[in-house]
Amino acid sequence: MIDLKLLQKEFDSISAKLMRKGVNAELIENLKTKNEELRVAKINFETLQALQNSMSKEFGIYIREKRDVSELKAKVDANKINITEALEIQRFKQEELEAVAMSIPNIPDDEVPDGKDESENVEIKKVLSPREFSFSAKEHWELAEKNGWIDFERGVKLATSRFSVSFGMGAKLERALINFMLNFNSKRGFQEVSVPVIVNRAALEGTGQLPKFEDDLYKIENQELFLIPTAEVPVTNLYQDEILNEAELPIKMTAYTPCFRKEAGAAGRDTRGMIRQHQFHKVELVAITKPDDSDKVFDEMVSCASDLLLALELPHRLVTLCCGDLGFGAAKTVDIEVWLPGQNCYREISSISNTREFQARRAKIRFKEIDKNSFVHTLNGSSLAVGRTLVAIMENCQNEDGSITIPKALEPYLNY
RNA sequence: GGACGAGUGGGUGAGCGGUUGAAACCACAUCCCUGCUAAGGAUGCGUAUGGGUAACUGUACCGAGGGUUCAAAUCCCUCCUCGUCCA
Repeated sequence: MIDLKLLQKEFDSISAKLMRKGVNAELIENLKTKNEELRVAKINFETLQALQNSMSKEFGIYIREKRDVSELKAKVDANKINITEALEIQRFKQEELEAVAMSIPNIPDDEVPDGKDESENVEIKKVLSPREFSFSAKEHWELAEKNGWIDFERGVKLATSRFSVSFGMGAKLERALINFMLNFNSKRGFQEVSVPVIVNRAALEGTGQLPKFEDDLYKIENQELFLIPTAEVPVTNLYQDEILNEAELPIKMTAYTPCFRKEAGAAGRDTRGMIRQHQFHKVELVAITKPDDSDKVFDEMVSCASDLLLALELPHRLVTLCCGDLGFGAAKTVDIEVWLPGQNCYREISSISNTREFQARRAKIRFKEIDKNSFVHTLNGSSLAVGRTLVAIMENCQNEDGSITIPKALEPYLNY
């Protein structure tokens, strides 16, 4: 949720920033109007209510003094009719405003480059050079099947398309990767947490997936419960509606969860292999910080994910997302793209975002300063998508005969 | 699944339908006193939002949502959560 006060005060500059993200001007203007209308309705209601309250107090005094209340009652009754009406108007305006406000994305940071889609993202740097192959590199699905690691057909049999099953070393590698990543993150100061993978509506509204993106979520029938699309949702919402002590911050957490996405609108994209699945494993980083610290922690998170790939000896690059490619809640995002020699391109494997106050405002996560309470900043980032990491290992570490040399960093996790 | 009971401010926990936004205690903050492996005293201290340069002040909130009433933390209904007992 964006700061409506700020929008009101600095309308031109805020709306200019939102328009960089593709929000249309009408919608922003509408938001401003709705906000003003609500204010007027509130003042009207509160004035009437104040009158009512004071008359009610008088009522008490009258009764104690055994005076006649019939005249006062008539006045109070008359006012009550006005109040009921004023309240109704206020409620209506409130709902109208919320509907608009909740659908407005976060304001991008000033240094986020202009651009309409991913083609205009800006590369920051490359880490490790792609290896030279003396043979033509195969794509991961071919390698996965050849090694018996992943069975795509049986996944479909059990559920539907875009589900897969891992066997043997494939399954072990997934588990090894999860443990490797969690340990790595712990050493970097991120506390491990284990959270529910089913959450309620409030949690999803807090992090911004709802109300706008309900179509992307798996919903549990007849209940207001959803499968999480990312651990960001439960982990960030751990502190929903809390006022934290300044001394507790920053809170840095890491969690492994399966993630569930309908991938609505992704028909035809990445249909082969395990790049885009309905269910996938992911290790997530989440941080809750004071506003002044969020840039520093953001950099830590980017390094953490990048160093993880470095430890696995996987070539990758860091990319700053342009305004048009920025997610709904993000003020700034750095993607990490891993090199896939089979596909001959870089593919997203991690995405680290600073949402600044956006989620904190929605989820009401605040911290106590000496004389006031302020919203925290929340950050999240994948570290990493496990399936895609496995894909990257297969494609980068393949040998001519189709076998795969497992990165040394994972050996301690496979010796059993 | 059924029967009770409970849900109050950062925590514990009072609270007759009207001067209760809410006692008390703890924690916390500032100050005072004292000076030694302590303690004592004073004051302040919920959240959100509106108005006002400010002092200050309006409104809402006692699990959530409705209702009764001139007036609800307090009465009624529904739901949620947590206990205890029964199946």
